[in-house]
Parts: sequence; structure tokens; C-alpha cells
Amino acid sequence: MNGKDLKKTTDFALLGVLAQGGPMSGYDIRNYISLSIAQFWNESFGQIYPSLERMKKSGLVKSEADEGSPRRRQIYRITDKGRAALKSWLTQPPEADRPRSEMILKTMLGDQTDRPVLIGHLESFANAAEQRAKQLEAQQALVEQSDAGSPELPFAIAAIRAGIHVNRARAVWARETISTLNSTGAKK
Amino acid sequence: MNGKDLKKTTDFALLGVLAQGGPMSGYDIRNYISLSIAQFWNESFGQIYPSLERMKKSGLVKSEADEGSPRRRQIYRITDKGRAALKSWLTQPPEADRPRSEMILKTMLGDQTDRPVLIGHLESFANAAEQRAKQLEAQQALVEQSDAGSPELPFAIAAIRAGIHVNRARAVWARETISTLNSTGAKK
DNA sequence: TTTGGCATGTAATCCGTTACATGATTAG
DNA sequence: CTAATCATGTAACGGATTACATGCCAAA
Repeated sequence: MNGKDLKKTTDFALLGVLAQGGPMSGYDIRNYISLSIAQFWNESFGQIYPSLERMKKSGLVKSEADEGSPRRRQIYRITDKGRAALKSWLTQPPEADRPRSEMILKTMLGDQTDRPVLIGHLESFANAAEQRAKQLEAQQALVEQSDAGSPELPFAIAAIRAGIHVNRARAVWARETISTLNSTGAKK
Repeated sequence: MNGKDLKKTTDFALLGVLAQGGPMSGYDIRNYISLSIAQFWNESFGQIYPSLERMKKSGLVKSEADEGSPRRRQIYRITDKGRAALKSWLTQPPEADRPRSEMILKTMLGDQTDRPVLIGHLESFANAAEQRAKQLEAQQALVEQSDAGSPELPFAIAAIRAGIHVNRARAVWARETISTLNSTGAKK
């Protein structure tokens, strides 16, 4: 309708980080994301800085130089307008993601591959998923202790547990597939 | 190294479809994908036609006009060179996907949202995932009957079951999250 | 006859990563 | 002193979706 309906999820993700984590720099945002939702969300500097600039122009954030730092640092802070935009976005039902999985594509094309090779891929995949799940379990325990009492705790935990669930499911799937393939008449 | 190392997964996906499903048109490829791996892989015409053209130029596929059809149809067929390229790609371990999940991002930012709204999102998400899982179970039964004996059967089944597993996991996660949030001191 | 599906293709656009460029600061 | 890390930004590129443009065929 108007000139600058922002629709980029990136913008909202950054806005969300600023709302949740408090004022910080573009660099900090990157770290914050790495330490929290990296499994399910990523932003590169090539996105972050232009996005902050854009949002500054449209009044969703404002920035001040960080006086307390010996370095050149811009601290971004979400504005009321930004909070309103964020909240409105959070109210909309999330869009379904359309994932692309090379592992599954390659499995689907399994008849074009030597069995042992495919099985090897599936094994690595299962191992990676299991490791990832375990790592996230550890992270969950850690966060539960360090952030005990924080209002964001249950949400942080939920995000971690999403990773645990899907990684377990992946591992189960891969192992199941391996044994099916092994018991099926192996052609190659 | 050389002029045209193709690295686009799209190309390999199309090559795979041609290898698996036999010679067909760009239009057919689209359908084939929709009916098989749509859950985990998609290609739009904007990708398919240029990709076929590219691969034709580099000799991975060749095309002939479909004489038997009253319509203007180009039938693409994978060449030996194409088969070799495909096989070599299939041998490489699949790259990890880096998914973006709006649902999880919004969950992570749950402290910025009214609880009931977030819970509503999670409920829809859980319902959609459960439905999807059931639908895929039905599809599995169907394919098991209709394709019985086909050498591609176990791979098709595996791809479907991947969907079943992850959708179940999503549903479980969402329901778990809902009850955690309900039992946690609701602030809003 | 008109709607929907078959069929191919291009252009615009968006979104995102990677690479490049630069420079200050801190830790070893 | 020197390497790593902090910190910001731009440019190039790649990959994918959407919209647009075109037109024929079959069925209702």
C-alpha cells in the first residue's frame, strides 16, 4: 500500500533480537543469533548492516555511538514504532518453510547410486543428527541453570528442544532407512 | 577449474528425475517432482527451463520434439555424460541444509508476544504437522501397493517416511511447548 | 464458447552468502 | 610484534520465486 511496507523476515528477526536482548551493535546481533537460534535462523553481515540502516531510516530503530567503547561501535535500539511493527508481525501466523534436503533428494534417487555409498551417507547423517541432539541436550541443561528465572527462559528452551526433536527424528529415520535397505534385496 | 563445472543442485535434481523417471518434458519434470519429493524439494519453471537449456549445451541431456503429441513438447533424455555427472554427484556426501523456521523464530521471541497468540500459532502448527503426517502415511500405503516390485520403491518410501518422521516430531514439539507454556506462570 | 490444463519461456525481483576492503584493539 | 578478534561496511554473485507473456488443446 504505502511506500515501505517491510516484509523481510530478516528485519523482524533483527528487531526481535533488539527487543529481546536489549540495545546492541550489528556485530553483537550476529553473535546473539549464533548463540541462540543459529540452528534455525542465520543472518550474515551482508544482511545485517543494510537492514539496520533501512530500519533506521524508517524509524524502527535508532542508533548512537557507543561512548563506553574504545572501538567504533554503533549501538542500535528498538523504538516504540519498531516494537509495534514487531508485535504485529509476531501476531501473524508464521509462514511455512519450504526446506530443501539434499540428503532426502539423494535418498530418493537411491536407485542411481551404489547401495554402500548411499548407506554411508545415511550413516553420517544419522551420526551427525545424534551428535547434534546430544549437544543441544547439554545446551538445554546449561541454559536452564544460567538463565533460571528469566522470563525468556521457556522460549529459549523451546527453541532448543525443537532442534532436539527434529535431530532425533532425523537420526531415527536414517537408521530405519539403512535397515530397510539392508534387508531389501540388495541389487548392487 | 574448467569453464562450466556445474554445481547447481537444481541441475542434479533434474538429472535425477530424468534418470529415475525416464525421458520427459520440463512440464512433466515439474509434475514428477510435485508428486514425489515436493515435501523436500521444489523447482519452478523459472529454474527448470533454463537449467535444461544449460545442460543441453553441455551435453548432459538431449532433447527431441515429441512427435506423438499434438502439442509443442520437448522431451528431454539424460545422456551417458549426464548419468556419469549425476552418479558422481550422488557419491558426494550431501550438504547440510540450513533451514529457516519462522515458527521457531517466533517461539524464540515469545516473550514479545501475547501468550494466547503464540499458543494459537503452535496449535495450528501442530495440527498442520499431524495432518501432513497422516496424509503421508496414506501416501505410503498407496505407493507400496501401486509400485510394488519396482526397484525404486524402497527409496520412494524412504523419502515419504522422512516426511512422516519430521512432521510427527514437529507436532510433538509444538504440543510439548504448549503445555510447558501453559504450566509456566503465564505473564500475559 | 469459455475455462482449465498443457506447454514453454523470459524478466523482474528478492533474498541471501561470500568475498573483499579497511582498520582499530587486545591478548599472547 | 603479531595474530586473533572486534567492528563496519560494500560489491559481486548466485540461486530461487513470481509475474508476465504467449498460445494451443480438450472438455464442459
